[in-house]
Amino acid sequence: MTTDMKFLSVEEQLEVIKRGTTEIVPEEELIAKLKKSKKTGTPLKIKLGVDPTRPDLHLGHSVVLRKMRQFQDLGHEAVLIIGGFTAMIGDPTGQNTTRPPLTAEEVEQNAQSYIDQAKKILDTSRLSIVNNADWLGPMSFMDVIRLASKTTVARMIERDDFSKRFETKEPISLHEFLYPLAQGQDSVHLQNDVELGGTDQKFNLLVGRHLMKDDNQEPQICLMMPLLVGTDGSAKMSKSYDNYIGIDENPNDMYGKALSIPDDLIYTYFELVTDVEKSELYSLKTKAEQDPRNAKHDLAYAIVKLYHGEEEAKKARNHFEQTVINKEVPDDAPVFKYTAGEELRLLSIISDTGFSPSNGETKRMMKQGGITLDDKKITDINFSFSLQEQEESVLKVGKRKYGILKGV
RNA sequence: GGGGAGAUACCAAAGUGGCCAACUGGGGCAGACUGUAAAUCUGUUGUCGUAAGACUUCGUAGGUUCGAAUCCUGCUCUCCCCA
Repeated sequence: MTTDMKFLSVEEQLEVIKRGTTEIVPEEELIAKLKKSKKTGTPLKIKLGVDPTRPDLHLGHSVVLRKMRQFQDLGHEAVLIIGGFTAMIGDPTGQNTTRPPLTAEEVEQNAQSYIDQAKKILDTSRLSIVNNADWLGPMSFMDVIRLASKTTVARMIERDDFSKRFETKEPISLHEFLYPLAQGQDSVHLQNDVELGGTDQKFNLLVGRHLMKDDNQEPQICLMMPLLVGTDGSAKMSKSYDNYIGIDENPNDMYGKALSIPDDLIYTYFELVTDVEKSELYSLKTKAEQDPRNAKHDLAYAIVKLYHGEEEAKKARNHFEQTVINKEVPDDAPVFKYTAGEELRLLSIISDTGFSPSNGETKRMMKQGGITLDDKKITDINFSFSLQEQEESVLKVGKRKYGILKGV
């Protein structure tokens, strides 16, 4: 794409922008900005702030990142803010989990890891990346106090998570009030046109709007994306709930996890985390209702394809059919070699494979029939055996951990 | 500044000198079932050990006791009320 590219019509742009979007505050202002941008040939500046404390990106993060990508594809300017400053203070949002403040090196490392992963979604050739430590760091205490004076305690407590914590008597540290202000200050500094975020960011994004107005700037448009519900179908996707699909995950896990989402999320996932055409979305909605089995396989395939390519997506589908549907041994089961004729105790073998976190857990699984050797359930925790040279045995631990034991 | 309450395993929450590796719920894991790694039902859930048992764990550091998650003292942190 060249810099003097022609923008799509405002209507066409708006259609792309609104896909999956929860709320645009205020939409008319966005339209006005788009019009002006097209007329003057000036791209809009789109801001997305990210916290480099947890560098593992999952599909939940991808929702907003993908929206950013869409803006890039429409010809606008993407600015990714690494929250290096806030990360060094230590975001206390997880109440009693006092997160250890990160050092500058850790921030650097995490940020790099984040960017590496975000590259799978964003067009890095047209992306600027900045660190808010650059302008928040040098602020004086007086500057901070002036900033703090621009809002009120009542306004802060309005915020949903604060008021909840306030009511349930959970601690709120004073500096947490400063977070939205810090984030808003980023907008004042950048003078961006639009800021993206999840719906949980609404308050923070609005603070940015407020501060920009206060600074006599044209205030940013706040664009909120829904929080993707995780594979458990109830809570938002998050690593701590272990209901996530990581964008770095291997194709097999990605595929299987995608299949485990509840049927009524199929459409949402198609809309928010895949590239299927808008025109296809409608028929997919019907398919998701009438033939959830296949629709979900299509979804899993589409997701794996997006991050690993068509080949891997095919392989993942085969793997799933093999192991889960037909309960066969996967082609890529790891091989463990043992000296032929040697007396082998199954309990220790399983410990070697790392398939079970502890011997106690292995014994429990044995008692419950979760361990098989060549299709035979082994329930005797003292079971021993030996392998002939070149002999192979198939070990299955739990639902889906397979290994080949080979005598050498 | 004064007064009160509290900190228990992944989370929530019982336990208030030995029967406590610690009730219960959630989560996790396994089995059955299933289009599914969903739902449901059942079982299980500190580590090591074939076992007997040993070891570590009830905010933290000490103390009392034959014996402490439980009693005492210091410390750290949190919540509430008053100012």
